[in-house]
Amino acid sequence: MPSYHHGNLRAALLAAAERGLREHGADQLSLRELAREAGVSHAAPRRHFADRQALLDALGEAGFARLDDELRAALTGAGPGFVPRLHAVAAAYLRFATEDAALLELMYARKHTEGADRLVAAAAAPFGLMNDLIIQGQTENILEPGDPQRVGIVFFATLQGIATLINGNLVAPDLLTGITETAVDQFLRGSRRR
Amino acid sequence: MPSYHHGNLRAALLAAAERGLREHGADQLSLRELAREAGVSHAAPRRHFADRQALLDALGEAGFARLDDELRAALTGAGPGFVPRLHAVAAAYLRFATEDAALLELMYARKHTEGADRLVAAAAAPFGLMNDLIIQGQTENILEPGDPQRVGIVFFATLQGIATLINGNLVAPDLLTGITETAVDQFLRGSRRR
DNA sequence: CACCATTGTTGTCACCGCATACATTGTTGA
DNA sequence: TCAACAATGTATGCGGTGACAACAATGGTG
Repeated sequence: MPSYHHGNLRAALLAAAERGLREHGADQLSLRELAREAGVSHAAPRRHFADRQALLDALGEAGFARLDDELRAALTGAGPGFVPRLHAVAAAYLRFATEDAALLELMYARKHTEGADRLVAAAAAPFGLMNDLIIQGQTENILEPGDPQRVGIVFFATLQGIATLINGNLVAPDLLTGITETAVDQFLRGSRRR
Repeated sequence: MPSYHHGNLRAALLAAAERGLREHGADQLSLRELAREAGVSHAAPRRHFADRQALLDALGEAGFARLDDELRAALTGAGPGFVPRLHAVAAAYLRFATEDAALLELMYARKHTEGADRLVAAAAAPFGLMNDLIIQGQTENILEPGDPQRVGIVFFATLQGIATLINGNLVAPDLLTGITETAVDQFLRGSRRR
């Protein structure tokens, strides 16, 4: 016999929302449906999220946290060399992006509310990881000197753009590996000191 | 006294939808509101669009057509030199992308319906333009030999990724010019024959 | 001019988000 | 230990939506 207090409703709603997002996309996510899945009344979610958009923003924030985790895990497995680390980050990014396409869309959607500040703040971690990696390349004289923030943003943008084209059915998924390697190769031979 | 037959309802709905998209974003677009603006009953739009998603797909298709027009116009104004043409295309892409951020989201959203085939087909034109530009660069020995499709897709992805970061408030808009120039510079110096 | 296709209208249903008022339980401080 | 308050539920209401079905009006065609 379930009690009146769920006890962990916010987390349960987010978990259900991630499943729903994966299966049906963001447009089909509904607070009422999530409430039914969690076994509470339809108004209960509004005690944990100001509105539907706030729940979507929370999903996006969790997405950037998980992206950061996966990029760091990829770096750990790649060893100390800059070039293998760059390849590892690119591969991990695109794996995350193509496996969780609907979440990616949420993460990068235009932000309408002030409540999206936490989402934007969460993005700083993977951006910082990329920045640090560029600085490593420059310190080791593999990359030319230059503004690491700009260089890192361009590389990050390239990965995100590739994911968008693949997820949007504008580029065939079987081209992914080749395009990713072309992207890293172009990035390196363009920034590599001569 | 308006007649029973609107006479040009499909075009009127699309025009109203573009205005609504620009002002409020895709999420706030509603068939009933568009019908009211066009002065017809709420069910009339369904005579021209199978459902709401079909209208959104039509907007995306028009977006790719307009993007292609703007890229070609930029090329016309850039003269024959490959490098100025590349810069012109990059600038025109990002101008379009940042001025019509909501439309851009629609163009690149994940496609759920079979009806999105026309949208994907419409994307072929700007992709083809980019492909042709890469071939020009390779023919003139400014770019290294290589698969022009892959190279063009990576460059296209980079521009789209930059637009996504800017439009998603993940990168400050005032960084746009510098990042775009860095992107073109990295692209050239990476693919430029040495 | 009749018939058919196209394109409208009216009405309905089920769903939704959001808001308000009230109810139940958990926590805290005296 | 208990009262007060906060947190977190429920019930109800409202206005809007998308999609669908049945019917109506007009335009085009043979």
